[in-house]
Amino acid sequence: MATHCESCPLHKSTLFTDVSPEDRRITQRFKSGELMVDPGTPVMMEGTNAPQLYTALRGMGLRYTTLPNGERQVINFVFPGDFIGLQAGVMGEMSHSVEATTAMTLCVFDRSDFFKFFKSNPSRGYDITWLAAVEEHFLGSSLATVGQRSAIEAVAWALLKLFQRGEQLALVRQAKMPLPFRQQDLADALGLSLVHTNKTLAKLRDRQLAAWSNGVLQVNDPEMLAEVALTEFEPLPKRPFI
Amino acid sequence: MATHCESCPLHKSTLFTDVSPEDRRITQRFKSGELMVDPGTPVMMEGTNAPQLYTALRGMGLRYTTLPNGERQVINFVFPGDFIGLQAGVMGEMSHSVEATTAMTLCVFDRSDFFKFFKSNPSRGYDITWLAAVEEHFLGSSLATVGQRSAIEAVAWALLKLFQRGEQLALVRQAKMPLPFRQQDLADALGLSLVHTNKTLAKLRDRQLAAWSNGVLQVNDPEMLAEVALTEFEPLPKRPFI
DNA sequence: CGCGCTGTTGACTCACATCAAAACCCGTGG
DNA sequence: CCACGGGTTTTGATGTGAGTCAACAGCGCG
Repeated sequence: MATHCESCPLHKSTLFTDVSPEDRRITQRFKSGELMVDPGTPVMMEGTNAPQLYTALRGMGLRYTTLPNGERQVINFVFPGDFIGLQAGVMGEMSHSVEATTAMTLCVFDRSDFFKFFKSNPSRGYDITWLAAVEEHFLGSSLATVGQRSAIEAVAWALLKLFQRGEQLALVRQAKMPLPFRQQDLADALGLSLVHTNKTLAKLRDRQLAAWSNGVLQVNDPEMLAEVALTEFEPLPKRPFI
Repeated sequence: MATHCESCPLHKSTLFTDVSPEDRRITQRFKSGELMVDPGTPVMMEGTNAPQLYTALRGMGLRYTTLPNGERQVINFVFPGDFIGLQAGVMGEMSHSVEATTAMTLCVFDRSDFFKFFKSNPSRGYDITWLAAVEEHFLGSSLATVGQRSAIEAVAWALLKLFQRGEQLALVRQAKMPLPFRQQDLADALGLSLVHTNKTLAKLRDRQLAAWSNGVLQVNDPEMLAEVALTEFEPLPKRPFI
């Protein structure tokens, strides 16, 4: 096994709440391995019974669902520290797919151990619930974005959120962070057409609010961006991870 | 206390998984009371620190967020059995408001006991996580609806979901169920204008797919409605509740 | 009876979708 | 070194689904 929980690189990040050595040891016991995937690889498939759960260690990905007519809705962007497969854990079946955008390293857990893990260590179970609550919070805001914000507000909101995540993972240097997605991904996340998303990005670039090109996002003044996004700029709260 | 957990009316419903008498007793210990509210009463306020969590016992309500510009996004409709305040439970602060649409009865728990509840009974903690996963699933589909479905598809989808919930709670009789919301509420849930929602409802009525008026929803052929909604008609899985 | 709230309908407008083509970027292979 | 091809981004022209505006109808209630 390449990475040991007790020396997990994520623990160093300021994003996460502290996890005690004891908890790490317990987590270690349930870790069944590590998975490395190439860009473009599907990690979980909507509607299938996933035998394994993951925590993203390195790399980025996408969660999405596909409608019968072929339209794709991007649910969320996957960053290091994200827990993948909660639904598979409790309900047995995923309601969305997960795909690696860059090369990714994932921490693997067996679904069959999930309940045991929960019982044997309630405080880690509590952490999982915490993560679920954070996700619920995020999905609620996303819904508000797609439903109520105009194109420019929506794009500004999305870039701000992505930038905030980057900040907490210490990916930001000189107001820049890597953001290796396609414009199509953002368009599918916001329910906009690719063309309109592109034009809206250009508008934000012209206005000096946010520049995203060649896989790099630059935001000089998050406060101003937040204003356009109809939201407040405030750092994300710490959260636990598994 | 009006209702005792061990004789909780929800246990009779086919919607829910069985909860053992033992578990009910434990739940009872953490129940701190019962709350009855009138129509229109706010139950939780976005951004505030809620000292209490609830499970809806009777009546219906709405979850929603409000943007700085005044637009409202309805996140979900609240039905009996729904758990309210998970976010307040773990993060201390709600990200959306909850309001009673009809008169409601709510089962009250103290937030201060939440963690203790979790630790003292991991299997109930597991149930809470389950509920969170179900909610996450639902929010994902909602996002897909608002982002990708056309107006008629979206309205059909929403009415179908509401109807399914009604079925499981045994609210449906002769293809009819009570649905005491305003068209504005549905519009705000789907990110559509009130006027367009109204016209779309009329279209569904004309096509004999779904009729919603005077607070009563009638669906004669859910399969056909599902077809318009770009989804499959399948009964909702059982889920636990608190 | 009059007021406030919700639902309904028609006329007009616009933000965003769709269509189409070109530019760019980069890896491959001749 | 350059030609080629697929994926992505960019730009312009045109179309339309849904928003906005406005007026009215129905209904419950004081």
